[in-house]
Amino acid sequence: MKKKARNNSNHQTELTRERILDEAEALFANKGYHAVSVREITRLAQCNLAAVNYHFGNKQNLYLEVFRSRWKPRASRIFDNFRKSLKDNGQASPNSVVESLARAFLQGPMSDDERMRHHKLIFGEFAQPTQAFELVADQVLKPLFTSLMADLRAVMPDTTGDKQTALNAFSILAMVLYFNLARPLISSFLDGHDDVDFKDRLIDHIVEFSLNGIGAGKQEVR
Amino acid sequence: MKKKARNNSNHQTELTRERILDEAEALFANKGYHAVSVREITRLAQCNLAAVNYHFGNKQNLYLEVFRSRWKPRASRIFDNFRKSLKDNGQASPNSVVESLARAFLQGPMSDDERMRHHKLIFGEFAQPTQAFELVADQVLKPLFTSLMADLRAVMPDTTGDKQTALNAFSILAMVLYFNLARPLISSFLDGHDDVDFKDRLIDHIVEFSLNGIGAGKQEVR
DNA sequence: GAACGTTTAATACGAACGTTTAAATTTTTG
DNA sequence: CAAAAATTTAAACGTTCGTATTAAACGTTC
Repeated sequence: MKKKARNNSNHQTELTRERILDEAEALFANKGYHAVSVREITRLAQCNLAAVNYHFGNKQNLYLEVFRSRWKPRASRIFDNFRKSLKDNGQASPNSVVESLARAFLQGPMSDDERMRHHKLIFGEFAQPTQAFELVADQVLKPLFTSLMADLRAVMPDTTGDKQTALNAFSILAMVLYFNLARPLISSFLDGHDDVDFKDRLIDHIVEFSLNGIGAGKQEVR
Repeated sequence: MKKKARNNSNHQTELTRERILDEAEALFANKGYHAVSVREITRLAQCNLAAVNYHFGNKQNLYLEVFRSRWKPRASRIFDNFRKSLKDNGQASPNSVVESLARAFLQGPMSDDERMRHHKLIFGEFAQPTQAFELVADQVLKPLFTSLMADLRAVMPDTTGDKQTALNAFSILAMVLYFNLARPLISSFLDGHDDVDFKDRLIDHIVEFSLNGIGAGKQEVR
């Protein structure tokens, strides 16, 4: 790999790099790291086989770069939406915390394709962790978890212990992450049509179930 | 692949087949299908490279056989434990349904290693489905889901709609499946020691959270 | 114990893999 | 516009993969 210039604005070059990242992310998400070949990526990205090694050094580093420059920024956007929605919601309550989180994860400005890619990538790391898991855990999961715990502590009765709060936070995250991945499966188990209404119904359910779960239920949802 | 004899009881032969299945399951669970080579399997199983093709035809079919002859029977055992515990528990209640399910999935006669293998395999199929997913969905997930829904219908107020019951069933399964896989992560996020007490605490939490979640909470757990 | 079917073993094959190389091309820079 | 730098290209490298082949070893049965 040669040294890289940073003082230009070569459009074609940037486009090649970006195209590779786009195709690589989709393929890695849908088929997993080892099931995807460099040749497959470069064919779909319409560039030369050697482009991956030129721009990213090797395949493993391309995979990591997908997480660094695609996955993590998207996770940050989700996190920001969560915090913004929480702030906009006026006074904090268990309801606003949980609903903001659920909507940030399941709605938001992302397309369904992008959201599915996002969650398939992280679930792949859950099932078989690689070096990328460190990055995800340290830079995304831990801050999100910490933030969620602090929010819960602020809106839940003071009698709730720290461990209890942590378990509640994990459970809410479990619901949100799981339903994101399993949504197609669930809708096929039910009746089949997976439309906007169904997603709304799902969010309402996650919020209600989680609120009840942490013992803050019987509030009117919506 | 030659024809197979079924009229003898060649011990060594059976052992080779079983050893291959054992090593294959562990490797597939921990590294994923494509990250495991036939050579790696046969090396750990201490048999010849050609043994996989002799006994199973090819690698793909070995993977399926792991699900058929290892994963599915174990899933059936879990399911049976659930039903047995439910029956032994006397009169049915939301509490007994949820607690039986959680204990069947997180406790039971399996070792932690075996349980982790079991859940890693299924999570791999969730993230990147293969032919094995059909088998799992049709023969295990659907019956389990149907059974759980029927149990919930029997113990929940009649005003609960079918869709609501289905969503509740999915949520309880989400909790159980997720916490099984994420337990090491969770315990590392908390304080580190992942002992028997921690598992008990986890089960109690899952039961309480889920019971509250479906709106049957505020009963004494345990 | 010879014939037989079954299992193991050693080896080879072609294909596909990730990566490298070096020349050709394009873009940037002075 | 020419020199330099950055990028693309085509071709090949050595390795490893899944699988096939063929013969040897084993156990059973008559």
